[in-house]
Amino acid sequence: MSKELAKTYDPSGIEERLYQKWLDNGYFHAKVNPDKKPFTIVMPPPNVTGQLHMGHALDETMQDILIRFRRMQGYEALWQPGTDHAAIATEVKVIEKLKSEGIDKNEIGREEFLKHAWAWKEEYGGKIINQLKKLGASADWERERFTMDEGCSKAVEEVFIKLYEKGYIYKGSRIINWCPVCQTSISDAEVEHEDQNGSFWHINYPIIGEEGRYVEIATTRPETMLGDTAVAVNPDDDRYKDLVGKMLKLPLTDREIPVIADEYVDKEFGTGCVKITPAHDPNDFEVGKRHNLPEINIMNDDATINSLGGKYAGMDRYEARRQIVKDLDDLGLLVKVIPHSHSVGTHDRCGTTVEPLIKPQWFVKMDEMAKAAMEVLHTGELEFVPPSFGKTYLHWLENIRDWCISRQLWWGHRIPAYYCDECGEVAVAREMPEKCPKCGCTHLHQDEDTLDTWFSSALWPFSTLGWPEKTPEMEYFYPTDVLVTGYDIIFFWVIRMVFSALEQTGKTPFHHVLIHGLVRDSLGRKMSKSLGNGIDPLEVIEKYGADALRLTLITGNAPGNDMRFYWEKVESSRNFANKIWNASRFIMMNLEGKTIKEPENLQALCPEDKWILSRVNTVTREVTENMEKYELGIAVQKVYDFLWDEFCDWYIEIAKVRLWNAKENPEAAGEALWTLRTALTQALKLLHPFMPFVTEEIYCTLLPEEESIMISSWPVYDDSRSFPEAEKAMELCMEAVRGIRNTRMTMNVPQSRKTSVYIVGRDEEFCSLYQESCQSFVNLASAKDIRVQTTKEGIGDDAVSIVVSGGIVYLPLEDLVDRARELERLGKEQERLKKEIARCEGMLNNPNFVSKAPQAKVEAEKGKLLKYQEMLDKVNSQIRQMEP
RNA sequence: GGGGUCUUAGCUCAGCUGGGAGAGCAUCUGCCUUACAAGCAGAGGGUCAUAGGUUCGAGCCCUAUAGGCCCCACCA
Repeated sequence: MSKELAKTYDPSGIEERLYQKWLDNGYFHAKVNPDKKPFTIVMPPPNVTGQLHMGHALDETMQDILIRFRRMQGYEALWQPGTDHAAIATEVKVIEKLKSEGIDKNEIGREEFLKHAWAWKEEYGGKIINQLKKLGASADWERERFTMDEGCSKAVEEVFIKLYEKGYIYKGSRIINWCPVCQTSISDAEVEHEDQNGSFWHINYPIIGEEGRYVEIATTRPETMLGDTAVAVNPDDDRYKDLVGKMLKLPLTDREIPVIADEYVDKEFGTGCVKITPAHDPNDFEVGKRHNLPEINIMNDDATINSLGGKYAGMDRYEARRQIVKDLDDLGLLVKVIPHSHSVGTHDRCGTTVEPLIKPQWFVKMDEMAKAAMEVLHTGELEFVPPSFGKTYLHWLENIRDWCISRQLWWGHRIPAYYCDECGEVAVAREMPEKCPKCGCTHLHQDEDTLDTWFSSALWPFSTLGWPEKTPEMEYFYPTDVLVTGYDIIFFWVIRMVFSALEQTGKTPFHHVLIHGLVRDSLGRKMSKSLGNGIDPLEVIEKYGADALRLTLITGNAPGNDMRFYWEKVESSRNFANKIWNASRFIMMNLEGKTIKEPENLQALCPEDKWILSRVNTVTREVTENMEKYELGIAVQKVYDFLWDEFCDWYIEIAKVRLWNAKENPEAAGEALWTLRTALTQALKLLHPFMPFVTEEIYCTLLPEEESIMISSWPVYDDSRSFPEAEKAMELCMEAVRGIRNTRMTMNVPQSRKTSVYIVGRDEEFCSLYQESCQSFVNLASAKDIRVQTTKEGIGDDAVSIVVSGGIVYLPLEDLVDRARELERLGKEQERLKKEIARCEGMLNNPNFVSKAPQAKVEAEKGKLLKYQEMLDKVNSQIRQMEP
């Protein structure tokens, strides 16, 4: 058998085989099962246009860990997957593709375009799902959904109609963010503000009837002056009080506009006079409403100046800007140009500068629903992990404005509103009405717009479970347990899911929101296409395996924190997989041909075995607790440390003595093997959610009668397997071994030179503790043999002494002992102990500490003090003996 | 302008409800010891940003300061 198992673990091939096995056996599928408690996670639906990136890899790994953990714990664990139609993103891609084929979107029309879009989705939509499978994602693929499938579309329609009927959805002409390139409105959340270096143009507007007198305004967007309908000053500004009510000649046009007074104007900023362009600025829009100003839209949808712009009609906005500035300069009205850095809104998809425009759009009224969403955070029904993100959530909700949900796109859910061709009446309904409810006319047409892509993803936690139908799934799996997502998506998605779910289902869609950060490159930069610094998760999997990638993403990271990606980290993760592979290989080699039975009485096992069983028991509790708190990084660290340090570096080495002597004492070897296998199996289970492939491969090889580790039961802390006495005894032995190794190293004792080791125990009790286990440590201590005794009898004066907490260890290394160096070593030890004693005494001599600190703490310090004093005494006497 | 968050070993980061500073990588020194050199053993390395405060006790709680990052916001 030993020849069959490779010396290094090679994940390629193994991962695909195991994943296929899991799929074939239907392990990922969750069913409504009243005998079990449900545990549900909805997968944030990746865009159908998407390519798996590191952010996905992290997000999906975290979910997979939680799902696998709960599944093993015995929950009916549903991980509900699916994809998002990603309105703009997809439409842009389809347009590009058609363009490359010489097809223009507008020429072929809506119907034909949608056919192409669906074809595109069919061809590329499954790509990212297949990439997720490479990661090991154990989602219930049988339940895969799509935001535009029949059920989800029905949910969208239902919600739209209900909100409309309740008055929460309305259509209105309001100032919205317009992307001139994508030719659609976008929501506030889709606008990114970035500081740009621009100019501040100071322009004189002549006052009518007062020859030679001007009002000086300052603007960053001179071209919008074509749409000015007033100039505003602050009502308390003494400089301009007399101007209020006067009329101004708007340069470059034949229009006259009034000077008005409005609180909005900041006296201190600029000239204190503001041009008001209600149709092209959100603030001016509000001012315009207050003063009943006309709204003059001077721009086309592609950001060229329209016919109201006189001679500038047809020019692009920036071209018009240059021309207008030049013309003003020629007229002598341009006072000055000042460099000015200001914040410019851009479209997060394409980076185009957004143009505020007045357009009839559909909105969701937010105030009431936002209140409800805030409430559930306060009551604790909804919790963020880490909690600080709750503040971000609240802050956004407090400042929320009505949500613009209509988009001038074709790919998406078409708004279920129908207009009468005759009287213009609007009817919102599931199907087109036969006739107008107002005038009876039979000619109606549907609204051309579609909904914001987030409108449908906001319903994802319940639309995927069959809502609005009362499905058994909805009844059983909803509300879901935890949502896992990045902090960058709280505004777009989390908030909208919460208020939508509260409104439609009366429940929070999930109890916990587990937030993770960004995966950055090794220099701490965001991974991005434009920088070209992205690392493809599939490439990592290809080179090191999915387990290594998963471990890399989870280790050393706390919830909500960004992390950096290093290949070195992947390498050490891979090394860990190899480490446990080899430890397992060692155990399997020794198990070969043997049948191992469980010992009848665990109490009767040797302290070494009891120690490792006790340790894995404790680790089980710690891992479980941290998993339940979503502290995945801490949880996996515990298993890692246990397996590598305690199990491999100590226990396996300890067990070897008995395995080598199997012929002489098969019973002892059997116990060691049983313990090795038991502890390993238990630790593998704890590791499985993090590293599903290597753990499965080992588990099934080690226990051929078992079907799969992923359907095995999660270990539970067992009081009867806690052996504190054995742990204490082993700690003593380990301390002695560390002391021996350390001393040998500083004395340059060659590895090959084995010595006798004498341990003089502090008293009978310590002697018997050492006596019981010391033979297991022969190899670890590079010893020829180990003798435990109560006196120094028979040990030469030249032996090197090592003071440990349970006594003194002697190494007869006469020929190697250098008196001076030995004294130096003991001197250091003396110093160390003195410091420890000073620390303990400092605390214990403080009456406040003794009276106020918990009793147990005080006692512990007293114990330590005694121990160190005793050790110091011994070191002192060693020094005295050595000194001439 | 408002809010959040961070500052811990050379690098990247952990550090759970306050009770003797940790890991990985890197560095240095020994080891190819029959599971593993993708390994084993050992070592060096930190006034936990600064200044105060609370406490018997602070990396952890409070306040201020400096610097970094992020988010939100209509200052033309």
